Amino acid sequence: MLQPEQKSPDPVDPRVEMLVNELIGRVADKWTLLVLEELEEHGTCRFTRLAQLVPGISQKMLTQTLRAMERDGLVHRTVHPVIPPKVEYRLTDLGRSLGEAFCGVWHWAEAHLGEVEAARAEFDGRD
Amino acid sequence: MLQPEQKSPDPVDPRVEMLVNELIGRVADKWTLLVLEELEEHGTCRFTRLAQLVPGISQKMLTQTLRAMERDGLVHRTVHPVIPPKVEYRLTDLGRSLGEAFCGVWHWAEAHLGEVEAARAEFDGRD
DNA sequence: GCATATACTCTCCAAAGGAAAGTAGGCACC
DNA sequence: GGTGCCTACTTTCCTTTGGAGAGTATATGC
Repeated sequence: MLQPEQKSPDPVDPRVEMLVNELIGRVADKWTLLVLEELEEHGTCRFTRLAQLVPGISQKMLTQTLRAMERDGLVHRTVHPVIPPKVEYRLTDLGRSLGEAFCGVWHWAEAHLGEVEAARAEFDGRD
Repeated sequence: MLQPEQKSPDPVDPRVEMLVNELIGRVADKWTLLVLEELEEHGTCRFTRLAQLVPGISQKMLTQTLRAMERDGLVHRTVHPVIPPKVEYRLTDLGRSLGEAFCGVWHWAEAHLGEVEAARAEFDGRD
């Protein structure tokens, strides 16, 4: 404890902190993030298009992820009662704000990709 | 295609995009994020302390997460050759920069927690 | 010589995730 | 009028991942 009061700028309610952690755990999901990116980039999309856009997602996980995102208020689901079925997904304002929040992470990934690869090479090269 | 050129500000190499996606998938992991937060907040930590700090992580996942983060160059692992063993973990500059990138996500979670809960209640209330 | 303290590691079992086939139902085609 | 297509799932089966808890190594204090 060299610098005891170094970091406690805002004494947050531990109950809130727990809920935030839980929410982070829910939202910091590989597929959620990837779906979010594609919806942000391409706007309104249908199910099959999303399945093509997101690299290796299975139909099951796409359905599951979209449902969870809908439940959390991140995407809006529009069902057109036609045959064959037509369902459109688009980000809500909340979803778009999350996308913006994750923006820094994408920039980080782009910017530090080389460093991560170098670190991996170095790590794997150790005997 | 109402606005064809609406969003393609930087024509990124698709190969880079793939690698970024892969990196995002690796880093956007519940435990990675939570461990990152604790290391950011508490500085250098030992294994057991981290296990206490991160809500419900198992020893196996903590080991696995720390190893992966070390491999990616996010944390530095210092082994003190004493008995009983003493191993310290701290963020590297790279890890700290990732923490800052995720900062926006935490703020988002804190700020929009209520909205997400409301959305869930509304969703669950539908018949 | 026996418990202790620490950072794992191993084993076993449950849960999550992927692949592929199945479902519903109006419509075009033969 | 029967067949198959189209789309958004759903179901089934099997593999992989993750969690709980016990085991491991070993110098030190009692």
